[in-house]
Amino acid sequence: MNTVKPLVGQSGMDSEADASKDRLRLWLRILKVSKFIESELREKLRSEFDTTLPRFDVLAALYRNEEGLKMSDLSTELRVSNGNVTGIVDRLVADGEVVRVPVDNDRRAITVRLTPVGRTRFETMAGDHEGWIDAMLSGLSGADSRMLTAALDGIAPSGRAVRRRGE
Amino acid sequence: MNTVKPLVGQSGMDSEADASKDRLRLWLRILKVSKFIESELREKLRSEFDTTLPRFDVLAALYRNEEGLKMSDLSTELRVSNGNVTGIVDRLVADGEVVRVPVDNDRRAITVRLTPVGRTRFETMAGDHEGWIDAMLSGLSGADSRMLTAALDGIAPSGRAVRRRGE
DNA sequence: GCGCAATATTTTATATGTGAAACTTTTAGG
DNA sequence: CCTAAAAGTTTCACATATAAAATATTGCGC
Repeated sequence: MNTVKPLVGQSGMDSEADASKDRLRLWLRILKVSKFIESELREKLRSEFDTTLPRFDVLAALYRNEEGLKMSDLSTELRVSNGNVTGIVDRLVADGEVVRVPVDNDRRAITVRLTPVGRTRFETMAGDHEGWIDAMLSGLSGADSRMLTAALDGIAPSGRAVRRRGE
Repeated sequence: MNTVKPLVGQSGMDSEADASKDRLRLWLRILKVSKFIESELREKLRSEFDTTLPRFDVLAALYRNEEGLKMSDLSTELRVSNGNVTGIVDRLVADGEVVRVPVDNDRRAITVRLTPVGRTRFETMAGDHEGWIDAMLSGLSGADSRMLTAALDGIAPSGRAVRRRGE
């Protein structure tokens, strides 16, 4: 794994080994920031709305897709396993925030949709949510944020690996 | 949800509302990158070393602290709850990678330490781990990485938010 | 139409994760 | 000393998370 580190000389150029360490450090930083923000969000959602981050994420995905999403679409969108979505949706159904609607012509599939209650509830939470993020990232200007967003683009598979009908 | 976006005019200046949206987008990007990398690491650790990310994280923390760490220190270092650490350490003990050592003068506390087997095993994994990260972040130069790391500094509480006696 | 791979979801087993309660031991105060 | 608070850990109830197996349904090739 480790190659011998060549002398870099006077230039500002790094060896590949240095770059590797820099990337590792970046990853650890990203992880730290991400864990911190997630943990704050969890705590806020719990204390102020008695809900959880995964449930909020499901509501957000359904809010963006008014016509509803199939279980498998939700799973892809949220990047969590299929079985996981089942449990989260079960609880949201029990809370009356979403409904399962059978899909015409395919009795295997189910569409999940927000109820009016779920929609209203999400809208309330979403406003606060944006405020919390804004406060946590207040050290960055809009321009900083856009620059960072652009720099991080292309790390994770960009578009979406969703197979659409007919592809 | 969507408010009418005001015309900003010729200047490059954003409104605060715009900046808020930019920060929200940045957070979503960070989350995406973070989830993607974590998921790749989990998969690699599972398929190549038959272990998990949390266990790897515990080994890493203990590797950095040769004299061992108390359960509560591990909990703080990894930013996970106390009870969670108990279960992970239980499994690492069962695997023979760490040991629990009583602390002199305080029978409440326990120090967790790497065994020689655990140390060797971690060193093997750590090399590959750095390589995986390096590959995933290969789109960024060393300079890019350092810039991003610096920009993300100060988002999460930098040092440690431990409540100290007398605060 | 039959057989069977592909698709969509749930179920199962197991591992993480949290917050709160329970337990043990230590420490502070009177 | 004795008591009560504090510290360190584990236990508990629960919610997420995964991978893999089980179930049900569809659609395709022949």
